Amino acid sequence: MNQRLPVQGAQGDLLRLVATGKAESRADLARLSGLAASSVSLRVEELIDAGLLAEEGSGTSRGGRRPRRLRLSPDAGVLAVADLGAHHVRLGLLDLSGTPLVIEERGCEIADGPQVTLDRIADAFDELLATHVPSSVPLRGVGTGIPGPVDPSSQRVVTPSRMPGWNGFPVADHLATRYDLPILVENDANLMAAGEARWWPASENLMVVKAGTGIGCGVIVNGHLHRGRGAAGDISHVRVRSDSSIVCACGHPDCLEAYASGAALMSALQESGIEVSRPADIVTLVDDAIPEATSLVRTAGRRIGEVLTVLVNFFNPDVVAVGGSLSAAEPLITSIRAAVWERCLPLATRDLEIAPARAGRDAALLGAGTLLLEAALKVTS
Amino acid sequence: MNQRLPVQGAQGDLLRLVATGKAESRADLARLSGLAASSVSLRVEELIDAGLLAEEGSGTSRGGRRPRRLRLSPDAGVLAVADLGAHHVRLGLLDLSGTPLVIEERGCEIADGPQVTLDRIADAFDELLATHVPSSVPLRGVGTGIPGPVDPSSQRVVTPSRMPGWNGFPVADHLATRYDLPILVENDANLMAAGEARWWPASENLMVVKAGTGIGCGVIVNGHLHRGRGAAGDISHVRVRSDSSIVCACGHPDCLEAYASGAALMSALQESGIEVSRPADIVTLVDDAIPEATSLVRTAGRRIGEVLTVLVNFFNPDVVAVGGSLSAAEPLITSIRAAVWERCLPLATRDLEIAPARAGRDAALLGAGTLLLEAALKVTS
DNA sequence: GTCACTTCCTTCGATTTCGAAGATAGGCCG
DNA sequence: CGGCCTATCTTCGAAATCGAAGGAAGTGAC
Repeated sequence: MNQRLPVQGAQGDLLRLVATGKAESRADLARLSGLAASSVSLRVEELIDAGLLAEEGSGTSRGGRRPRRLRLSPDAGVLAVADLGAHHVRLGLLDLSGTPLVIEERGCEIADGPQVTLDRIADAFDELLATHVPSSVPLRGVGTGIPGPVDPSSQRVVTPSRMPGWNGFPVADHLATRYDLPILVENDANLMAAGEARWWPASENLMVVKAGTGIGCGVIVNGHLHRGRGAAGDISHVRVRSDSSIVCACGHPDCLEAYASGAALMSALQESGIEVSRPADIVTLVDDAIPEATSLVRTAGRRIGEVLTVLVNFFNPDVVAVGGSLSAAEPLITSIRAAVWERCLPLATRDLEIAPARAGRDAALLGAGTLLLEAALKVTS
Repeated sequence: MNQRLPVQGAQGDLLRLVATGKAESRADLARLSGLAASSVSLRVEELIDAGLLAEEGSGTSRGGRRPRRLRLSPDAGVLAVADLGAHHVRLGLLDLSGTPLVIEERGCEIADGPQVTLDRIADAFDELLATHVPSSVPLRGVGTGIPGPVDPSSQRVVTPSRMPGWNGFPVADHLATRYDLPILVENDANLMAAGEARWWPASENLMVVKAGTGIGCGVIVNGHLHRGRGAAGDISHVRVRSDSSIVCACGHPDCLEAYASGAALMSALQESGIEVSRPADIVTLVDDAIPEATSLVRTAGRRIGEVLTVLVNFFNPDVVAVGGSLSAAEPLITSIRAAVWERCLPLATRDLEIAPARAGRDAALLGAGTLLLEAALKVTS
C-alpha cells in the first residue's frame, strides 16, 4: 500500500533500536533484540550494505573491547512532520533517528479548513525538502499533529472543538493522495507524550500534561502510547470542585478547561484590565511578579493537581511531565506538586516524579518522528 | 529457582494459548503465535508426548476439514488459588486451563495475622489436594489474593488498612518455604480484573470495579493487568463532591470509600435503625424495595459514576465491568451508567459498555489461575 | 610491560524454523 | 453421489538462526 523502507522482519527491529537510541552497537542489539550475536552481525551487515546503517567510530569501553558504534545513515531518509495549532503550524524535517534537520514556524489559520491548511503544510514540506535535503535522500514518512481528537483506526478528525470544517475529515487519506508513504495523523498531546517518552528512558508509564491555550494530556503505558478508543488522555472536561459555576464550551458545568486553561486565565486577566494575547504572556507576567497572574496560575495549578490526584492513584505512573507554554510559569508545577503530594496515596507517590517536560517545544514533532518510524518499520510480511 | 513446567521457549506460548482458550487447534495456534504451521505441529507433538496437551475429538468446520481439538491434559497439573477476605477465604483448585475442580469458602480472620492465616490456607490446599486430585497429578503453582496493596516486585503487602500485622509481610517468601513452585500474590481487585478479562475476549482495555465492603478497581491495558508501581487501580480514596464532610480512615476528607462503599452504606442503614451485617444484606433490602436502601445505593452509584467519569475520559476503556457483592443491586449499575453517560465525552462513551461483571464470585480465583499460568510458563531460558 | 580478565565481534557447523507442496478430511451443490 | 472448494495438518528440502569457539581490542592489577 505504501512505499516502505526496504527492510524485512528482524531488520526492522534492529533499525528501530538504533534509531530510538536504545542500542549503539551490535552487542547492544543482541542484548535488546533477543537475537543471537551472530545473527545480529549478519543483519547489521545487510543494513549497512543497503545504506541504512553506518558505522561511526567507537563507543566507550565497558571493561573490554570498545564497541563499534552504529548510526542510522544520514542518507537513509528523512521524515516530514508538522504540529498544527490554532493560528500557526510548526513543521520540519527529521532524520530517521529523530534528529531535527530543520524546524520552523509559520502562520496558518486552522479555521481555513482542512484542504487549504493541509495543502499549505505539504507545500512547506516540499519547500524544505528542496532547500535542505539532497534529492538522493528519500522522504520516508509524513506525520502531523492535530489539536483535537483523532480516530486511530481511520485517522480522521472527530468532533473537534475550535476546528470548523474539520469534523470527520480524512486527514490521512488526503495526505496519502500527495504522498505515497506511511502517513501519521495524531492528536497533538499524544504526539507530545510520545516525544517526551524518549527523554524518560527508564520510565515505562508516563503522563504528559500539556498546559497551553487548552489542557491536553497524553498517556504512555508500558512504553507505548495509549490511545484507548481514540479519546484517551482527555482531562480537560473533568468536573472540578468550585464555588462558582462556569459552563464550558462542551455544554457541561465546571470543566477543568474552563478554570485552568491558558484561555481561561487570559480572559480572567483581561477582566482585571491586564492585556494578554498569548498564554506565553502569562508566563512573562508571572516572571515580573504581577500578583494577579501569579495567583491565577497558582489556582490553576492546584485545580490541575486535584484532577491529577485521581489519575495518579488510578494509573500510578512513574512520571508526570508538565509541558505546554504555561509550564514555564514556575508556580504552576509547584502547586500541581503540592496538590498531588497532599492528597494521593503514599504508595502512589512513593517514587513518583512530577517534573517539567524535558523535550522542549518540539516535543510533538519529535514524537511524530518516533511514531512514524514505528509505522515505517512495521512488519510488512 | 522454582519448579516450572517442563517447557521451553515457544512451547510455553502454545500451551498458554490453549490454556486461555484462545486457540483450540493447530491451525489456531499457527495463526495466533505467528509460527509456521509446520513448526506448530512439531511443538504440539512434543507437548502431547510430554503429557501436557491432549487431542480430544474434532471441532466445528469453518468450511473445510474439521480441526482436531486440543486441550490441556487433565493430568498436566493443578493450581491452588485463594482469595482472602476480612472474615473468610475462598479457595480452590483449578486445572491448568483455569477450570475449577473444587472451590469452597471457609471462615478465617485476617486479623489473626499473616503466619496463622497463610498456614491455614496452605493446610486447606493440602486437604483439597489429597481429597480431589490423584497424587500423580502435580501441583504447578500457588496464588492468593489479598484485600490490600501488594508491591509487585517483592510481592509483599504494603500499607494495608484493616489488616493488622500484615504490613511489609513477605507473603510470597513465606509461601515459598512451603511450596517450591511459582507463587503469586496479588491485590484482590487486580485478580478479579484478570479473571474478568477472560470473559471479554474482544476487549483489550478494561476497568473492573469491585463494589463490596470496600471499593476496589483493577485495570487491564492491552489485555494485560496494569500494576503501575504497585498501587494502580485505586479509586477508593478519590475525593468526591459533597455538601457534608466525612474524614476517611486514610486521614483525608470525603474519600469515595467513605460515601459509597458497602461499609459506609451499612453504617448509614444502621443509623436509620435497619439491621445489616454484610453488604449482601443491602442487596436483599433493595430487592425488597426498602426505600432507604434503594436511595442509598442509588446515591452510591452516582458517586462511583462521577469518579468513573474522570477515568473513562482519561483511560477510554472498551468496558467497565462492575462486580463485588453490591453489584447485584440493580440500581447501582443503573446510576453508575447514568452518571457516566451524562458527563463523559461522547467520543469516550461511543462504544463503551458498562455492564455487570460476567465472571461471577470466583472471578478472583480464576484470575489468579490466569496469572499463575503466565508465571509458570514464563520463558526460563 | 605483561598477564589475567572483560567485552565485542566473527566464523562455522548444528539445529531450528520456514514455506511450498501434498495428503487428509470435511462442506457445498447440482 | 461425485466433483469442487476450503480448511487442516504433515512432509521435506531450503533458509534462517543459534551457540560454542576463537580472534580482536580493550581495561586494570601487579
